[in-house]
Amino acid sequence: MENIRVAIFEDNKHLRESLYYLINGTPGFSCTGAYPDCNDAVFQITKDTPDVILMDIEMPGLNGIQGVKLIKSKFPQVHVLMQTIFHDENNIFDAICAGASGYILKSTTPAEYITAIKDVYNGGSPMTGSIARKVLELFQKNIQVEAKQDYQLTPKEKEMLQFMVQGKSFKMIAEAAGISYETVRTHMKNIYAKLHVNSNTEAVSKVLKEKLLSIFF
Amino acid sequence: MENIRVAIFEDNKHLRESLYYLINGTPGFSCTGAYPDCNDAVFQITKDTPDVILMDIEMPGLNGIQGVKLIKSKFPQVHVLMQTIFHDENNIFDAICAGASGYILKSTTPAEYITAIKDVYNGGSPMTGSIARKVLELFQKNIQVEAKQDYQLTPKEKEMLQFMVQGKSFKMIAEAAGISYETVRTHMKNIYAKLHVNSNTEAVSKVLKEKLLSIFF
DNA sequence: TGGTCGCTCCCCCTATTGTGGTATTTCTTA
DNA sequence: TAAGAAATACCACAATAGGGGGAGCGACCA
Repeated sequence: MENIRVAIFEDNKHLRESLYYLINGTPGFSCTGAYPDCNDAVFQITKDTPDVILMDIEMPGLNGIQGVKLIKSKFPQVHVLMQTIFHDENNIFDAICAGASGYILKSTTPAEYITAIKDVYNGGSPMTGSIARKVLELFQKNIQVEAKQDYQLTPKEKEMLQFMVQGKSFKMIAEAAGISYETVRTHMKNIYAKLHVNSNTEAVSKVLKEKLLSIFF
Repeated sequence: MENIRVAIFEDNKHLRESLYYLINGTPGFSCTGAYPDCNDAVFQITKDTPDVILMDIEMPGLNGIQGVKLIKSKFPQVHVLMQTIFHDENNIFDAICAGASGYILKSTTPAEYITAIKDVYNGGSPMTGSIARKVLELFQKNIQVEAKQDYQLTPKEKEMLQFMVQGKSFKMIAEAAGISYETVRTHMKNIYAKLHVNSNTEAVSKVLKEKLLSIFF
């Protein structure tokens, strides 16, 4: 079985040591280091080469958010699992922007801690239901900038636009979509009519400004 | 103990019935209805008054995404838990935008189904780790406001780009800027070289995605 | 005072797009 | 079963954009 290497950054001595023993006491896990702050994080991570980092959000010196930012900029492959006692919305937002891979509460049970670490290691993003809800709310708030008008674009037409905003020519789109050049042109004509534009730049501009497509960017 | 009322929209008969019996067989839960599509969702929900809706994403007729949108617009207080076999990125995004409160995979165990329903009912947003990761990635992708590269565009070049994103042709730009058509072309050539693109759509796309022209935002 | 930069303008030729058609197939639905 | 929507494909001609040049003029700067 693989061994998952975990580093801990947590200012509360009691919790830090508990986590240390929990991780080292679980088969398949080893704790490469447990630190009260992340002021020397770069050095420590270089030395320890952890796979996963457990990061407290409230810490003296560099706080957890700054810590994640620093760590992800130097070690993008490391997964950082944030832990907090709060549900604070701004912190969640900042942590996500900083590159955290998961977000759990300190009230989490030991077994769940281990599951969460394993999950992060395997490319998941564990988070409690209530935190996930906040993330979704942030997302929904951020997206619905304006009630986007419905131009009744068909799925194929949206696909064409997707390629268009990638800067592809009709010829390239035809190849990418596996249809003929002339069909691409037909779709574009229909799109122009629906969007009330008459050039590809206008279409791309409209699509990007009005966020007509899901995240293709 | 409270009773959580659950409605099911799922086209697969076998799964639909399994879920029906699972929910009705669990103390504290009752299934108010199990339907193969959500074409009559509004009527059925009005009649059944469920607290939580289990919604399949792939369905004939109105699909799950459209279903959520419809349901949340009429019954904003109802929590919708999406279930899918896929990890499709666009679907996840669309479901979130449509107002889904959670997103689980069909491979979920019965016990986890029940936990997820309870979680949604209590204001959480259960989702599997891998789906949560996708949500975070979408979020992070959407944010990156900063880190904008400096392409060393001259003021005149920026002006050209402004007209470009308005969908103007070279000819129209020439007129608007009071310079000749050929000069516009020269500027565009220089812009393309600086942005490393080779078409107007690519340039517009790059400008809007990287928010190179702050004036618009 | 020569060099670089930004802005201006022009030519030639090719490639790509825009516009107007027509037409077949498949699938859904009234 | 007929109507409609969606996707497919083709043709012809005009318009626009892209790539390669060259070149003049004023400003600024070492």
